[in-house]
Amino acid sequence: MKTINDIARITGVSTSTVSRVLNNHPSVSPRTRTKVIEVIKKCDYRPNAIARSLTTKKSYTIGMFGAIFPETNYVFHLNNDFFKDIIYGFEVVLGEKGYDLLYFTNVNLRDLSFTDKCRNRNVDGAIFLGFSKDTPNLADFLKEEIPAVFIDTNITAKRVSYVTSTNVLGAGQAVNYLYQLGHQKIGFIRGIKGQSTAQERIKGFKQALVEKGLRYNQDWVISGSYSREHGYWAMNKILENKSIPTAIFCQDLIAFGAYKAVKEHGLKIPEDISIIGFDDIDMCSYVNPPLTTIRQDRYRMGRAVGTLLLDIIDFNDDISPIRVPTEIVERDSCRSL
Amino acid sequence: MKTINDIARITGVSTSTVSRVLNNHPSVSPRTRTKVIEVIKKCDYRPNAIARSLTTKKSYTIGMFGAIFPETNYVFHLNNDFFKDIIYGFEVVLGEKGYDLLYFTNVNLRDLSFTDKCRNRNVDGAIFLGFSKDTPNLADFLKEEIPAVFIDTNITAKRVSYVTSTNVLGAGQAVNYLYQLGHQKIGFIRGIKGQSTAQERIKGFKQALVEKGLRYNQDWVISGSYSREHGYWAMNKILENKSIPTAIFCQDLIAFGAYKAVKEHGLKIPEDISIIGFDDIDMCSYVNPPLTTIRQDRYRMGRAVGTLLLDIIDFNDDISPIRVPTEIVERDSCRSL
DNA sequence: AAGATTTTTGGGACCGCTTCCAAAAAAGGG
DNA sequence: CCCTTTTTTGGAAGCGGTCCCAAAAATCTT
Repeated sequence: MKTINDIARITGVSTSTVSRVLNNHPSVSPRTRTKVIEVIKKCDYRPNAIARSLTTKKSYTIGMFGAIFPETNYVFHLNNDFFKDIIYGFEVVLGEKGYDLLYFTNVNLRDLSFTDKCRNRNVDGAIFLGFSKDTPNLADFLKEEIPAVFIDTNITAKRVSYVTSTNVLGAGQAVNYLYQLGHQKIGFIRGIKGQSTAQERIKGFKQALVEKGLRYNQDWVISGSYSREHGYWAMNKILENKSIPTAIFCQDLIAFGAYKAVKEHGLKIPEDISIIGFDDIDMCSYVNPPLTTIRQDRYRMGRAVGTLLLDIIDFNDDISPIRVPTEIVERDSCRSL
Repeated sequence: MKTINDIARITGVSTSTVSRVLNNHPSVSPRTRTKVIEVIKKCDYRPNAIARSLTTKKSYTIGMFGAIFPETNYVFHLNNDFFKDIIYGFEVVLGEKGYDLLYFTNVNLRDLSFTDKCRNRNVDGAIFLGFSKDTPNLADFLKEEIPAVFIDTNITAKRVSYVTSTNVLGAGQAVNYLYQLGHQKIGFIRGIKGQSTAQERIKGFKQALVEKGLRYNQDWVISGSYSREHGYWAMNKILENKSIPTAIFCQDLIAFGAYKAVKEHGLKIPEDISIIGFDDIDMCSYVNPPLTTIRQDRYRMGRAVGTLLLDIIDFNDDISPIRVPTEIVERDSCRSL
């Protein structure tokens, strides 16, 4: 493996000069420049990114943290269905600018210093996937002013911003859609309290209900974690009431669990009960009936994460959060009354 | 940010000594050791991984390359459904040993030097997700003797090995299962030629046919790319024949496309035609009818990748490939004749 | 053509850490 | 108690780059 010194020696110039042509510094004569470039090409030399970043403090890597949920100690990994398209989005944007992605493994609640991890590796920025606001050590991290973007956590600080969907509006879209179909009795299986997305959606849900003059029925609103199993459980709970809603709003994965509960109760979707989801994960078009849902444009969210982070890094500035609009995707799980 | 020199100064010892306690070198007296450790704790100091790896040539990072298919110029990204569980597998194994994962973005066919990327970043090893054997520059990379593990590409070289499923056996399992159900006329929608997995499966398919004394009917075997659309197209092709098979073997995603074609022909699964998949992706249990399939244990494959790579790194040795067994997952898409 | 100015180049410190080698301190031996 | 051996420590070079500063070369003035 050749180093910058080898190139200098071979060309017959100093390392400084080679460094200059490497960095497109203007003050180097055209003749020497071409000479050096030739040698670089011939030797197939590439500067060592590690050595470079030691002095420049710039590493062209972005750190990624997968979320941890304190309640369940559940850790999000790269295999998460919801995040994968988001990751793809910023992978593209950041990749274009020459950044590689460093995924921090083995993050856990005990020995978790985001700051250390970032400083250690000299990352230029960090991305936090779905952390809850009160994660330990997060407050310390924010003080460091390391450029960072959070996904689905409405945290801002110096050089820290976030990207999320228009959750309030999105929940409103769901209610409005159902209302237009003639539904008046609408239930909601909501997310866990800790997450800002869940809070926003319940807010949007309630607002829309008020707007349409519909009643908020406590019995039809269940909260809990994001899983198919929980959806099954929650839907059963709702169906146990004497009076049941004609439509349910919930996240997609929850909906799939709800499907099962509904079927087990001998009811049919959408004939007996309509269900509208939130997210639009791949599965939606595979299930029976295909799920009508409020789509989060995850790829676009990912791109937003990338551009936001680049802005923060390049301009060293506070950048306001980005909220990506949702849209309704009509399939076959809702019927008009 | 404190450096090793700060710690040395504060403690009143030399940097060498601090370095020694950092690396658990034996030749440092208990007294100084505790003194140094105290200061390190008090200052919340952590050695800079970048600087460290500059001298040690060890970075505790593993590089990941997402595959490129020359035919289609299609690039695999982190959002790939098949690889996500594999990634999770090695994420866990490698994370335990303190490695972080560096995902190389922006890999493309033109300017693609795996070697450069690895050398630049000083990675300790590399993982290749689903590359075809004749990818440009791959041959050069192999000469470098950088520890690497390929997934689903049967390449070996010095310090290079691979992990894949027992594809030959797996295809056999599918045929045997169908045979036991009474099927004699079995079709196969196979993968693209370039990939070793596809070759292995066709081999297993043919072998099993021979074993059972079944006929290999050219009209029922279609090859092509791995997508739902292609499955739809291929199944239509098969159904155009005067004589159609009673069962089809293909990858899951292909199967979902085939489902559509079968339905459009007014046929029912499994009443009129049985379908057995390969992979067992999440979708299988969501589709209607749920897909019987040959399961690839992707998490286990991922773990195998991790342990294999660690072995290569630690022992600097050639390690033989790992083939992870497949198993049949019975659902409702095959019926007995 | 000599002096002033500008452009191009080289020397060397430095980034934060490891590691070899030699010096200093402690321990052992007679 | 002095000399030898062993343990502990510090100094300094080096990893592969960047970049400041001053020296050298080229260009411009008059």
